[in-house]
Amino acid sequence: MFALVDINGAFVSMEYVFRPGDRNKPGVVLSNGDGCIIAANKLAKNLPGFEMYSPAFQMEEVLKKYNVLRFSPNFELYVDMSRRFIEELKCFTDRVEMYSIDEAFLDMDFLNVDYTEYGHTIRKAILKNLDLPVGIGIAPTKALCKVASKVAKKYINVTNGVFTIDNEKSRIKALKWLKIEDVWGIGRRFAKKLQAMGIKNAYQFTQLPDSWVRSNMTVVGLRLKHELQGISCLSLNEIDDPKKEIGTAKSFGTLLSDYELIKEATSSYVEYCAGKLRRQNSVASAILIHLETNSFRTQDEQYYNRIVVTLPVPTSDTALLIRHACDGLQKIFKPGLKYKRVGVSCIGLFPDSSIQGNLFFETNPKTIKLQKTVDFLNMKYEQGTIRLASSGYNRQHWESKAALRSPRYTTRLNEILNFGEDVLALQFKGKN
DNA sequence: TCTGGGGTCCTAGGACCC
DNA sequence: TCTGGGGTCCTAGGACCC
Repeated sequence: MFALVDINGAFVSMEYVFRPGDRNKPGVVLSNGDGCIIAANKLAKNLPGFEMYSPAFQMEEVLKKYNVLRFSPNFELYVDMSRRFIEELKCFTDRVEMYSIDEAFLDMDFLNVDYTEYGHTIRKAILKNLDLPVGIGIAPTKALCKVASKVAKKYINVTNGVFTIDNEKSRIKALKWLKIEDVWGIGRRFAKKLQAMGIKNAYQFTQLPDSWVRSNMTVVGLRLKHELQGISCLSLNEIDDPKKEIGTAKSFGTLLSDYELIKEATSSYVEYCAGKLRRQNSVASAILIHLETNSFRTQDEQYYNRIVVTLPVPTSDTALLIRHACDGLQKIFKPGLKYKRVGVSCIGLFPDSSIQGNLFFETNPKTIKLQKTVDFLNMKYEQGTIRLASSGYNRQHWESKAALRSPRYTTRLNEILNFGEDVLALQFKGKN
């Protein structure tokens, strides 16, 4: 048996931990540049006319009318809260898979407990210790956990946030209830295709012949079908595997035509990715750069291009990566256009312990030492304390604004929760 | 005016080997 | 006129996830 534990309205719930006075207000977290709604609490989701993932400007009326609280994304906070969430879960079983920033699978086998009851215990503990509401789905396969978790949330008054599928009757009932487009692993494309065939719910999907599923939806689809039938195909993955690619691509604050500014952004993204690369002890054998205009502005000339630059030798050295990334950028940059976004991605990653050398290119051991020193200083002080000049001094001209970002309460000493009304409210609730 | 970002996995088809 | 058979590796593109 597995359990899926996921945080309800995760990012908003995490924001509200530090704003207990606003607990009963609808709230949303916006994407980078305050563009789209990427998270909402239940109060917001239930508002008439509210649509998740829509651009904020289209929701302006609804957000204003109901005084919805808005937040710019604060990933530093979410990542730290997520870490605490996982730590908390490890108190209940040592077999935990962090599936995403707000979800984890637990192995419930070998636990001599009543599953549902245990689920409630976990739920209460997370609420008490982290102030985060979670839903829990328990079932013999991961895909069925996802189903159970949907039931748990939808019928919260009955389930109290925990639902278990442990017999054929509950499995079939739940699958018949779940719409095909809401099945984990069925995306927009296949949902449409299946609906056109008359497949409306998850149960009908499980009645399709294996051969059809295999040839139309690959082994991924077939695995899903079996999982929904109660045959476990996906095991618990406890090991935090190193990433196979590390990239970043962010929209600019305004549309840019100036090559130097785009180069500065590119350079700074590479610097960020290279840091992540080194932290997981990987090197990249190539770097991918892509550049694009704003496809929503149909009146503008559109352009999209990408280039893969192979490095002379696999590396995680910021300076080397930046140099090659900028070479690539130069090749795909077309003057006179209004650019929306540049992205870089380190690809072809493998452990830095097994670098294949290049007969014609020698790595200077000093650069490794230099890089380590830079990393150390940035860790000790603040990210960006030491950086390459090519990452520049004009951030304000390309970086998107995050005016509504809350303090990074748990990771920055100078942004720690202030002794103001919020704290008084916390004390009033008997917390400290 | 304003429309996110960071990932993974699978497959077909091309290029190549002996 | 007739032109093998058995493989591997790589990559772009499609599909999905949160």
